Amino acid sequence: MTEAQNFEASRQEKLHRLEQLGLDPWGQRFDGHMPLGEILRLPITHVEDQRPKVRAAGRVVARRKQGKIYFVDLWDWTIPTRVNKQGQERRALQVAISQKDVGETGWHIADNLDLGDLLGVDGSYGETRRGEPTIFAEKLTYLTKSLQPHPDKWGGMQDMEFRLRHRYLDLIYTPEVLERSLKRIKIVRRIRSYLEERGYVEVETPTLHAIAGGAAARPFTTHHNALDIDLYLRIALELHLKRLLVGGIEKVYEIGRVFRNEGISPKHNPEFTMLELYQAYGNYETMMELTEGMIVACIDALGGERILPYADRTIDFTPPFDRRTYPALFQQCVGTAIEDRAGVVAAVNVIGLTTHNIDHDVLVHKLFEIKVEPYLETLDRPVFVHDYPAGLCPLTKRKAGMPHIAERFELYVHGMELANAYTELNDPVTQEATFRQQLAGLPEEESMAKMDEDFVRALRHGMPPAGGLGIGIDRLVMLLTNTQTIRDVILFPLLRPEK
RNA sequence: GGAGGCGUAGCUCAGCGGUAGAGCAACGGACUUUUAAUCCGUAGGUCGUGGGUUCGAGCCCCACCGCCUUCACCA
Repeated sequence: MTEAQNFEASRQEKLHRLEQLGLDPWGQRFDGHMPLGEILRLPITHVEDQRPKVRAAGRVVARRKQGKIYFVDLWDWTIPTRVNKQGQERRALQVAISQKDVGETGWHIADNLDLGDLLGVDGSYGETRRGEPTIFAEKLTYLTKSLQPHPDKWGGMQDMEFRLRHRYLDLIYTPEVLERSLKRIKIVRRIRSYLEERGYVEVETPTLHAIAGGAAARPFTTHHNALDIDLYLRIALELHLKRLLVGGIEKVYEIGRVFRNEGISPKHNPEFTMLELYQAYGNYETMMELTEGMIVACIDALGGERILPYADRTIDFTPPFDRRTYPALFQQCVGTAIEDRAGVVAAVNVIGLTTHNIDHDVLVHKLFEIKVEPYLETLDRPVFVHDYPAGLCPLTKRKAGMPHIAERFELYVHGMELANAYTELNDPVTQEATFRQQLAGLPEEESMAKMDEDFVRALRHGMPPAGGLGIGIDRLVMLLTNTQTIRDVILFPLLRPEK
């Protein structure tokens, strides 16, 4: 008999014992239970018959027996981490099950409990002699049997693979996982309320695209059988949202999943959540103001400081964020002006990269990535980097009187690109030309210039001048919750299937 | 895709050429306010998979699988 069978046999046997007693090991509707976190906030009385009556439900995470009394630790998702009067950290509320109080059936239930079972309790709430908050059980209700042994109550779950493949256990036994997930929900909720307060409306656009446009990324491909056409999973939300601008929806956003068929890393999951929004008659300055306000609102919604820890440093999100132009940063870190063609080529050659047949703006950006981004990583405040080389931004309007500069910014925090915004290009003639002109030196999948005839046709009907913004929600959550890997802000990150 | 590291009981981990170990969990027993309860007893393993070296392999070598880290690509 193997170990697993042994565990299961023991639990199966208890299950059958419950059934023989006429008890349902899989539970029934159990109305009106109070969250354990709320029970813990009830006032304590030391007069036994004045204790408040409570009904509770939760997961059995520890069990101690002392003669004719069991102590069972109950967990639910509202339990805070607290320090008890013995100075110990606790993440559960204990239930005292005394043989004289719960009757024969209750005692049978207590005898057949396993760690991981779900238990309903009716009783009174008070303290033991040692001052530990306790539900003194009067009636027990079996809510669900766990047939599978749960992780060690003290060692917890250490193995990353085990945690990811058993996220449901990770939520229970690794406190930060639930905490971060709830923070993510708060952040997303605050983004929605912030935008709704300002008159933006949320829409849903297609995930299946005939042309994967709006970003530079390799798409996933799929196939529709009835139409017999290949389709792509979207890599961006942009082109549909802009069609909605043409349609008169002046302030529009979508928070949605996008899919990029690229490598996986602590900062990259194949599917991730993007916020994109567009505002008619705005520009990238409008977006800068909005971005700053929205991020600060999210931080405030988490209820803490505006100076947040991240890894071994801190980030000071106190507004206003710093603003630096791309050309100025380039000059500072590379020592050359971005227009200085000879200087840029020389600087690239020094690094040992080829410059042959590669567009000037692409070279500039290679230098930016190598020289400027490391500098940005050293900053402990968010910084808006704005006014990008036009060649990098085929969907962006040029700065007035400066045809080589695009009205675009990226918000860098610790070197991470958190937000990306533009004054959107609404000139269909320029747009079509940009689509047709493949940037020299870039493979097709790296170029944002993918021809979408239908999109150009939409522009020809007149898209208002507009500001547009994109924010990677996962990375925002990482920064605001001090999380170093994207897999810990996504409940179910992609894993290779077992076996 | 490249380079490193890791994979031993349900969980957390020791063991690194010579009889497979501990804590928690489990099973049997004692104990009516415990606090990682304690005490007595019991059981639990194809050491990721497959080859090889060796008198002898969790341990050394090779391949494969999975995860982690890092680089490349990208957000």
